[in-house]
Amino acid sequence: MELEYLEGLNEPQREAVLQTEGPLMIIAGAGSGKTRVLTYRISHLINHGIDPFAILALTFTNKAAAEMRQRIEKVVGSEARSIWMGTFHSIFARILRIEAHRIGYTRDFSIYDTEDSKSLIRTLLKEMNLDDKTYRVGTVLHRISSAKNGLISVNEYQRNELFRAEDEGNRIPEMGRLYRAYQDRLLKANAMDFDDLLFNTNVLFRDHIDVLNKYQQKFRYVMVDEFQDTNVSQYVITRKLAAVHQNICVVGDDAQSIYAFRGANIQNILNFEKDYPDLKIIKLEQNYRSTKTIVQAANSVINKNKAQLRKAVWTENEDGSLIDLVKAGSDNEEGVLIANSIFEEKMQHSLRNSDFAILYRTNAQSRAFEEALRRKNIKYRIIGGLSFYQRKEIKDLVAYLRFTTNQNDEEALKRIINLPKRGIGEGTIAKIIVAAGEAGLGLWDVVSNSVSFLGARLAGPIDTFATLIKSFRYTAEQKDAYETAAHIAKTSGLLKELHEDKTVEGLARFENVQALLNAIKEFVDNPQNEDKSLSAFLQSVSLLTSAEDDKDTDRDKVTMMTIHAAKGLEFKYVYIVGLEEDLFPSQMMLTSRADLEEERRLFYVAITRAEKKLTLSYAETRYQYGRLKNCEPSRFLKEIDNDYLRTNHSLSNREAYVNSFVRNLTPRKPEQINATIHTPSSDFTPSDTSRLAEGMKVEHAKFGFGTVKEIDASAHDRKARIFFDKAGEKTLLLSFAKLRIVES
DNA sequence: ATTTATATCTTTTTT
DNA sequence: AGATATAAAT
Repeated sequence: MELEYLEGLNEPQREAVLQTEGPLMIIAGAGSGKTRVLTYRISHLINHGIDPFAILALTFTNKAAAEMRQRIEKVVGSEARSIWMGTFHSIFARILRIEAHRIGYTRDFSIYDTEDSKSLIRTLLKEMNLDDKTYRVGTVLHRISSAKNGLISVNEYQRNELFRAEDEGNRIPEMGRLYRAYQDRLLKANAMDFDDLLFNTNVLFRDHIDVLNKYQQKFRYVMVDEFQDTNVSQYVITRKLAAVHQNICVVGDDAQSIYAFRGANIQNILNFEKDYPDLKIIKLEQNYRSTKTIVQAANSVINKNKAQLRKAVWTENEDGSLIDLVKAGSDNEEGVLIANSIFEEKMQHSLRNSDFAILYRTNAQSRAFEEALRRKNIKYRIIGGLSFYQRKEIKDLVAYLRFTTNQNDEEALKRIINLPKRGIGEGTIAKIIVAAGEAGLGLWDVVSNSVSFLGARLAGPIDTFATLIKSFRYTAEQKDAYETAAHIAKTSGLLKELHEDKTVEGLARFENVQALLNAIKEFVDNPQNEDKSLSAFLQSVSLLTSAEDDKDTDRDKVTMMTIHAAKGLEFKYVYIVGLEEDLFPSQMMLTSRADLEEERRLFYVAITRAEKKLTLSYAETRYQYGRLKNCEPSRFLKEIDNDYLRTNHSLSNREAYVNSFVRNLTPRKPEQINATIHTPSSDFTPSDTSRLAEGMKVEHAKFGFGTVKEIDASAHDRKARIFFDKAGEKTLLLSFAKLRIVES
């Protein structure tokens, strides 16, 4: 067994697997079989009698953890389930839940997501009378987040002259007070944000030596994947945990560090050598994934960066085909061209949809590709974007669940107290918060005794709400998570409200809530989950990014995602799209952080996802904020050695244009829709466009389908008006965005 | 308190 | 264009 899995490894790989004792750093180039090495290394430990419970493996995404666990299970069997493997956030949330009472929390603490955090900051700004235009919510949160990721406590922050000077320079001198107020409120709400999960773990280990000792003894082997993306807070935790046994293994690639914006610190790699003088370093430089062309093009890009550990990634693979460069007239045409290319390559080389990936810089870019692929009947899936758990209806129900387990959760309370409408307006909510603050009590104390705090007039509806929550709390004590959640969904009136909404969107929302309930049922039915309480479910759910299509049996789909989400994955054919200056590299990155090198590393990550063939594309025009904007090709395109490139001269076809140019659909009267058709170039006469638009079917969520009947092409300015049948009975309202062409 | 009209801002990546 | 905040109307 052992020989079997060592057989396929090259020398440094084998060494990395066998070197289980003492500090080890593996510098793993892209495609060098890193996951394989990690998998075998852990399997090797288990095969040699190490208790899986003594192994801690930290990754950056849930997906990476799940995949590795699966692969280990193939080698060692069901023992793999016992390994402590997961993201930093999920592992330490688990530990914090066990030890919460030590640091002033209860085990039912809530986890605030970014939306909750921002909402809290907004209320704080109001309460402290600070202008939200000078104190931008995003900036404030980012500032607090960086402090916590760098292990700077509130006290230190306020004491530190450097921060004070910086904040005064930025005209936000109250930052220190804000930070304090924010942390106070989180503690009062028995809630932690993402950064607190790490920060508070540090506090826990610092102030409670016995707890630290317990986990130091427990984890004999500590492993960190994607080490280049750890921040100070994460690094200190792992260093402390490994302090006794010194069996720490970190795996990373400085060339793939793409999370500096989140506090990741390449310094960690350099410090690592200082912290562990007898550190062993192994470099994996042979690439098994990609063709020579791709590997060399990637090298030529990354070598433009100054800050890097020199490392020579090479491959014995074949040369492979050249990199295609596609120029499109518009973002929509870019979608069509890529969809066509996928279609053709698929036919020519008899490939599967799942062999293809489209990678972009920002989530917003996915639209054009979705539309083009849908038209060609190519199945696709999108990773990331608005995840399932960020949707309004899901967050609403989750807020009910959160508040049922934790009555101090202020953000959850604000969300649900008047949902469905109970006649509790913003004014009333503000009064509740003020009353609680004055009495030095929690919100729930006020809500559950509303008469004595707010008088009988306001108390009526609040009382109803309080009684409802009390009954939910009782249910939660008696029943498991699923029964409780189903009961809450029904009794709160959430389901009823959604059920009455017969629009397309309303239907989808209703189904989403059902899907959440199903997910809770699965959680309860899973024998691996011992604790079936509502609060246990919430814990597991708050750290999920996306509701991964586990239930989606059809895996043969083209994958679309941001480059960040693509790290660690590989595909035969990869399309990197939107290679335009200011988009990729992102303008923000260049102006606010002046970090072109991180953008270039991002490009490097994208290129090295490809196994067989890479296609790059950019558009000359792109819709942004409703306007057509001219784009310049990205500087990155010029950085690729011409020897590896082949420009694709395929010209766009007219039909493709027009299909995607029906825009600005403006309802005037219920039976009439004003649609504006923009064309990108003066090649198109108004009659040209209108002829093509005729007969198209139009879909609007509020009133179903209609067919284009008549087109008034007399309008100037490359616009045409469209009239079509009214097909629904609801009053026509104004979500123009939902209007789209479904078929021509 | 709630709905509806109008104005303003957005401008990245993710646990 | 679309989301969100604010003002005005109900």
